[in-house]
Amino acid sequence: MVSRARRLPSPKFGGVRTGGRSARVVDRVFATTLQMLGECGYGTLRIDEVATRAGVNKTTIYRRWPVKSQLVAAALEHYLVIVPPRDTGDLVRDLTENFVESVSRFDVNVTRGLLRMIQLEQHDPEVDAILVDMRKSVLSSRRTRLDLAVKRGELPRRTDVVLLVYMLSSSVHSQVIKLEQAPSAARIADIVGIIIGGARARWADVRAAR
Amino acid sequence: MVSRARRLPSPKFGGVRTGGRSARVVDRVFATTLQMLGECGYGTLRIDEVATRAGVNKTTIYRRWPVKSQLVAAALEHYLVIVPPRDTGDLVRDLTENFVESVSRFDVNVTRGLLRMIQLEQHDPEVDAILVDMRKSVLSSRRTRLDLAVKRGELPRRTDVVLLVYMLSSSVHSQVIKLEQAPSAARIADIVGIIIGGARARWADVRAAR
DNA sequence: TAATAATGCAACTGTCGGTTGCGTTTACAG
DNA sequence: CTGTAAACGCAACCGACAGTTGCATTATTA
Repeated sequence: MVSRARRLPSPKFGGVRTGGRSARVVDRVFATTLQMLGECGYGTLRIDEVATRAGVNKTTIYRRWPVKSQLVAAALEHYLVIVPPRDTGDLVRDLTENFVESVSRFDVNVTRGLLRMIQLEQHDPEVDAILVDMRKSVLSSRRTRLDLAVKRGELPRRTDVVLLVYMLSSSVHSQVIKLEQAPSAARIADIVGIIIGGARARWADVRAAR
Repeated sequence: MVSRARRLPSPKFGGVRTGGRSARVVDRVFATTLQMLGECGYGTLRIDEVATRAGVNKTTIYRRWPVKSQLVAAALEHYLVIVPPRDTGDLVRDLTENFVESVSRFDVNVTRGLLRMIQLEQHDPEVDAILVDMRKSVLSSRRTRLDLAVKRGELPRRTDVVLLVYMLSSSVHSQVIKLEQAPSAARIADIVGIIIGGARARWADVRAAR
């Protein structure tokens, strides 16, 4: 799995080429990589096949990203944007919206692939670092929203916020992973509603807030 | 990945040997296989390494299980027992107990490995068939318990039982996958309590049951 | 304790991920 | 428009390793 290939020699005369064919190549390779990650995971991802499917010669890939982990890392970073939940004052609505958005950003298959990778997290140090980072960012952005809710009395003071974040994320993700299509907004609303409602009941403050 | 090896020639004179060394070999190989599945997944599982770690020659493994999927399938079937939740009349307690039991049956690392495999489900037709089967059995045994609860008025009539099963399982599993140690009984009780409580609130019958 | 099932060992092989050199295409500066 | 060199395609090549095979060795079981 270790590669000793030299990457593209740094241009000595003219400048780096970013447009036209090069841009097309990078785009198609990243897209294919992400898609295939969803299908077969990191370990069995074959550069050969990525190249073929992307309509590109494998040499090209090896020259740009000498090691598999670099390719995957680059592809991940190219796509991933973390959108924290809004704060409209309505916790359930904000979370629902956030999950709907995060689940519908890409094609379901791609989303599924990403979620699987994050869950799996047994690939390569470099790639894992990115995944862990992503995961942390997403979770903590949601956690922040929940903390706010607690502070405001939208959730009981004793609420185990971290647990809730796990429950919400994993429940929504299980729908993506197990079902054919992305879960509907209504379904996500059910999930969020159940968990938040359940939390309010379970940890209800002794003297009711508000 | 395709193998043309002949398995152990069926004994022509004496009988098959099941005890002593043979038994030890099978045990150790199965245990190692399960453990390594948890570490690196199906795709990158190397027979070589299973053999080494199990203190067995790789030839032995190849002769008994000519194809990787056979080895994995056998190891899985050797270990997996599905225990449906009891029915004591108290839904939350029964589910909690069932999850605690299912999560503490093996070493956490092994459990984690199994859960990952089930979630992933992109290995080999033969292996996947087993995993899907397992998953179905577990889910449907829990679903049955929930159906009973609905029938009995422990849950509202409109309850989306299937959704609940997914939420429960994925929430508990996320704890196993993400934390170092197996989740405590108290934590599992929290999860179950929140979800069941939330469901009761969300789908509450118009005229309160009972 | 003898017969033979099962394992160990070591050398071999075919496949495939990864590499290299060179000719061709094409982005981009002038 | 044109020339230059950056980026790509092609095809042959290499090395590692999963998977095999034959024979010697061990140890189950009748």
